[in-house]
Amino acid sequence: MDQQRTTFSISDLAREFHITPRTIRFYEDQGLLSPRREGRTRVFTRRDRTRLKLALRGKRLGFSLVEISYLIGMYDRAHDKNTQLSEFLNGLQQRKAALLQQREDIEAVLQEVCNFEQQCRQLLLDRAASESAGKAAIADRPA
Amino acid sequence: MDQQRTTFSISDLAREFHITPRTIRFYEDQGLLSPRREGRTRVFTRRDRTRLKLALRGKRLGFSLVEISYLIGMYDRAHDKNTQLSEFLNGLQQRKAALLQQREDIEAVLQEVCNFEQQCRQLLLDRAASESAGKAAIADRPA
DNA sequence: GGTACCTTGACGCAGCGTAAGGGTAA
DNA sequence: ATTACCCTTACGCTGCGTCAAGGTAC
Repeated sequence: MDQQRTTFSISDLAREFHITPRTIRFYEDQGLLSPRREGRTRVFTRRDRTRLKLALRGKRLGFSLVEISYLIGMYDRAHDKNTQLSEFLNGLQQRKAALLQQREDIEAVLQEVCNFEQQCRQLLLDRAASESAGKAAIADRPA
Repeated sequence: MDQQRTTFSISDLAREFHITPRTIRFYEDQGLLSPRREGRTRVFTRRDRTRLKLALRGKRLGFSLVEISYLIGMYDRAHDKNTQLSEFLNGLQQRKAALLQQREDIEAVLQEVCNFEQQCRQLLLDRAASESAGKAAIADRPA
């Protein structure tokens, strides 16, 4: 819980977020992260860590790295009062719509998963039952 | 609605499931589908169509093609061992967890988006106000 | 002779995984 | 000398998209 540290090694972050160093290097390669160097070794700041966290969330949400890069850029610039706020607002609106849509999709898929699960459990139960019933089978009905 | 047909062309299926013929050929290549040929042309049966449907569902659930192939195989062989079914259930559990996580992520991001929106609107209002108020600024407080 | 299908290559891209080979610090 | 990190380079895999170049049916 000592997240009050100010710098992190590559494997610190890898461990924390359950990813490999390779992934982090790849993200740097793609411009999502830009840690400073001490010699050749990467040194990550809290800001880097935040960006990584945002990136991983973006991934879980199904965004591509390019999109993520754009979103994080927006996020950054939101704190920078000199850029165009209304443009940012526009982007937000679009994203919001997409997110709402996605939330619905997920709800639907979750439903599917649960249905499948139910079916499977039922199958297992049926089998257990017919096994313990020996030859006096109740039903020969598979799903 | 005349799904009572017995055979389908590649683009029939492509249209029906909103995918490209390329995808279908790829799935054949991976052993998920095995349509018969009439000359060189592929002819798909209802069974192929069902397998394709299952495959696409698997994809929506986040399974890889290899996993899907395995699952469909299981599904076909209705007389498989309970252990396999349990394995399947296991996979489902993992997927479910991922989806739940995703749902949380979306909720969080939506919250953030809304907050940002609020802040932005406020900032815009403040600016408009301080502009019309000339030098007598109300506050120098950004978000 | 269009056009509307079908076919088989084959290359391209994203997002990493996975060595290979080598340096550094305790 | 071993362990435990760090680095770069580079090829491999998945799941297709996207031409290219050509055949067949009306």
